[in-house]
Amino acid sequence: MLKAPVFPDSAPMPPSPSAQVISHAGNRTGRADAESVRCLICTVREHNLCSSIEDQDVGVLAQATRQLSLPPGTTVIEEGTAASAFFNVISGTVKLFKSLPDGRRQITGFADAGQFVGLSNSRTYSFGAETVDTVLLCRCTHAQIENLLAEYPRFARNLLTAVTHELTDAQEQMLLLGRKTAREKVASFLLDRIKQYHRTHPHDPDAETTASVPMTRVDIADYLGLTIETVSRTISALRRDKIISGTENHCIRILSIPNLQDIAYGLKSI
Amino acid sequence: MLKAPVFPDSAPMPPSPSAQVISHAGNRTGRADAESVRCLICTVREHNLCSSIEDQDVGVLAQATRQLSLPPGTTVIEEGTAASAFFNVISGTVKLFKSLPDGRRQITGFADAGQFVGLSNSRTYSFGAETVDTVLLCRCTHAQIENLLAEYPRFARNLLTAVTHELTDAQEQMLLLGRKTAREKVASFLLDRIKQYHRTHPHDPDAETTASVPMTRVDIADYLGLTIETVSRTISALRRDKIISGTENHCIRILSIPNLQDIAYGLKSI
DNA sequence: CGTAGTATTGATGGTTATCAAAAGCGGTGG
DNA sequence: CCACCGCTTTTGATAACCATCAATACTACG
Repeated sequence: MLKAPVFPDSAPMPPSPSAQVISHAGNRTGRADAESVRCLICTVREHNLCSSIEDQDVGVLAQATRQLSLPPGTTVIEEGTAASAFFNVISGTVKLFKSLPDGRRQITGFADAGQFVGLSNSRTYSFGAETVDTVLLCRCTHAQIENLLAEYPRFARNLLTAVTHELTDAQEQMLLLGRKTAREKVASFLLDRIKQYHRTHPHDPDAETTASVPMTRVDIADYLGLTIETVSRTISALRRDKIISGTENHCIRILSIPNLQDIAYGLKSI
Repeated sequence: MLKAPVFPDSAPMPPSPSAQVISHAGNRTGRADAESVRCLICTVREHNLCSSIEDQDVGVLAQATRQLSLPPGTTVIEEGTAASAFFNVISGTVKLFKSLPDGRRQITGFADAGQFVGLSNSRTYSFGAETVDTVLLCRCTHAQIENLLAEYPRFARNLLTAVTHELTDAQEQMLLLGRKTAREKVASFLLDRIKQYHRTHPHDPDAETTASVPMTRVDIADYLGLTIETVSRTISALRRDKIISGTENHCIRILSIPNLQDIAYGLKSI
């Protein structure tokens, strides 16, 4: 595992206090200044929260956020530290996790391009976040989020939808963790990765049968509530059974999606 | 398990369409009509979403909702059916769950007094809900929720906070399901039940050491990702180890909260 | 008081964890 | 270029925890 420098909370921020950023008159004119362009050309804006803010107001967004590129294995959020920032993933994958005092770890989800990270009700983060690969993200303080929520009802509505979606995913993952076998867990995981690849590569003709797995076996194991050995053995077994193929560890080809679905939902004992 | 009649979606509702209910002038006067009183005297309003609506507007709430009392084992939401309603638990406990085709079930949470149930992004519910004991709840259509969201920014803000809280709980539960031992799971569950009892019985002098467990062993097992036998054995073991006491199955007395906490977080091997 | 559901306890087995070692992979530098 | 090193992954042997199967005890309720 890479040595993980803590994400500097003192990273360069817009000079003016957040409350003023939001009401900054210069950003309501629709003038496409250097900052605004960043949001206007953003590859994920139409798919994420930022779509709640119209093109004309995008300067507000650009001034409220700060874009960052982080190498693999970088700590974005350290579990238990003061909760002050919110992140939008532009590209790459971030893992979210919770730990026990003795080091056991549960990855609660992976945030891919278009998803957000860092909402918190309490004063501190109840979870950690770390980059899986090279990640481009937008950073925004909680104070600025509060301003956007107060100012743009659509933003509040979309954030609610996004969090509700996260909750639905979490419930599905609880079913997996509590009631599925190792084989069913791995099959479910691969199906999720296919869906994710399809979302982020809609024009790839192989998108239907490709799963992008940028994370290591350790991460997969911590996500599925298994050990790395069991994950490895199960993937090998799926390969033997001609359900998946490909010798590459981080790109898996699916030979039979229906079979994989049957396994994931316990419909096939084999 | 009780035969579970499906909750009738054709239950008596306010006569007027929801959109009109919200803008119904008569409810903005502050006049405490019969309906409004129900919300004004509600025992959980100050602790839940409804606190977002001021006393003067409470008639809006009263007309938008319908109160119901349901016996134990009643289906409130059937997994996979059209998502149309939202529920607020006034008293009692509701269990939320997801199932696999072969009947394996994972309870994703228990909604106690003050909590809500039934938010959904998709056209159908991705989960089921069933009463654990006798439950009093307020029912409200999704359309009416949308109206409240649009009309009362504080309602939207509070709902976001509530869903974020649910998500935090879900992440904690994923850690439990994926990485804790049976003993740690049961200890964590009992601590949660103590907290819940404390919230709903703040004036009981024994609240610090009492856990109310209205659900059966089957429900506990399906919540913790165990079998009923393991739950039963583990509770017996905690009793033998003088960490809990009481022969009653649905009311457990805690002898040592610090010990229980150590067990729950893996700090104590014994 | 009898019955059905619920909970406890015991015996045994299976799935997955743990321990261990070897093989593969990627980067660095001689 | 290839040898070397650290890291990741795979594969094997064994063990532990929890599930399964089975029987008994308990509780609630008509």
